[in-house]
Amino acid sequence: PQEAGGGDDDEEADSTRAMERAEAGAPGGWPGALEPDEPDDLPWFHDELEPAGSSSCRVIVHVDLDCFYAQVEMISNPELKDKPLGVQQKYLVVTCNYEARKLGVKKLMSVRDAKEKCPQLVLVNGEDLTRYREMSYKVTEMVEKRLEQLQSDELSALTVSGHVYNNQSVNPRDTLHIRLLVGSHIAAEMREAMYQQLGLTGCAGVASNKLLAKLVSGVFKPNQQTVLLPESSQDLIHSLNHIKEIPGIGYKTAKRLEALGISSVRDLQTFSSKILEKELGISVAQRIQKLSFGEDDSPVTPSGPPQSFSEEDSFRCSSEVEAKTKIEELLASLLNRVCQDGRKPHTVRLVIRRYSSEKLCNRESRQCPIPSHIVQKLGAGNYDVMAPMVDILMKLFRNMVNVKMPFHLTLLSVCFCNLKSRNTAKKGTIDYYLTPSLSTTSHTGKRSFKMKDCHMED
DNA sequence: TGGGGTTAT
DNA sequence: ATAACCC
Repeated sequence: PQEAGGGDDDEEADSTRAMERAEAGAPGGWPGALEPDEPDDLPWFHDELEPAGSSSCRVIVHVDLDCFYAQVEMISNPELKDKPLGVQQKYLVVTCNYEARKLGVKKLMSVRDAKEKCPQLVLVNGEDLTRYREMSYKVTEMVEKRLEQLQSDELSALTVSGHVYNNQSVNPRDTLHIRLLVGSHIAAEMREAMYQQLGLTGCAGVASNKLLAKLVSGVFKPNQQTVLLPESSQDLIHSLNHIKEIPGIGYKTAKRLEALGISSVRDLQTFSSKILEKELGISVAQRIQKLSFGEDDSPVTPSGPPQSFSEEDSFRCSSEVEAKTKIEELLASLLNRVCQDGRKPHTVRLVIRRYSSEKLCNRESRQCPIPSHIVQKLGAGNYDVMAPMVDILMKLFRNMVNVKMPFHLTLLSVCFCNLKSRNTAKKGTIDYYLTPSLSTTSHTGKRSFKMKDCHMED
């Protein structure tokens, strides 16, 4: 029974995304595709048959933590463990544990609907992401260590760990099958380490590319894993009920495809490549049509430390004073975070959302370089940075909002980006983001930094 | 929808 | 700076 689909159920720690982050790397164009009198519209890819053992044959392990925020909350307070638990941000239950799911609570349900469905639901506030971030860094650290220690000699090869998609039988003489089985043992080891060392459960999917690994990871849901053998790829991809369930096809693209009469995976597979390229551009068209066949050659790329830090809050704001107060609040938290990271931001950005008639995704932003004299103070105990930074941010604010006219905002966000490393340490290496300043191994548990603590590191 | 994050144009 | 994508 493969009722995969259902889709993006679980939250992942930021760090686990390193394993599945898509990196386009799309080749420029394919000469043949441009030929005007090319009669056939058959997809030109499909080339995937290659001698087994060829270097382009990959085994991808995709790990996906179960309801991550809810798990962190249950670890913080074990009394919540056997109760239906929801994590609340504003009036939304952004995620919930599996007890709550059994009782009908869904992700991103309003608190009202959730309480109606499940009156016993326990809610915790999850607007402060600090503890989730801390756990996420621990996950990253652990995965990096495990990857270095991986030894294939221990991994017994002829058995599978976990489920096989479709219950397909393994052919022990098929090299691809065997390699995927080894992958299933690596996945099991990762999940075991995750549980033993951090107390976190999760799912894993093992397949020949990132798309398939991610899709198959969700087939058996909490705390289980599944391997996909190549012969079942088409079954997996066709188990999706709609193209929007394909990672890489988001809201907008799905709408555009629907306007072309494309709604099922097979619709997309059989649609004219040329027309698709005219509608969406060659890059997107070729990529998503390949995805519809379960083909994805995007590489696994290490994500490294984050490239930006931001703090946001949604709330009603209709005066400059309210805005300034909120900006100070957001900025104070950000300075703490940036301080612990060890790198320095060279750009600051202010983001707003206007009330208006709820256009989806209506955010506007203004950004500017951070003056170098302020950047310098950021590293070594940032005194006096608050006032000038607020000043800059208020200028950005007035650049977007005419404060002489009435206005109504529903969100403010401050973002630090363009991060440059202050320490000269080993640039792309693992040590780089496992430096003491980033380490989350503090045994004191909750550690709240004040700004004056910042010059204590190094 | 929340509080984040990334890449492409 | 915006728009698309991801969780």
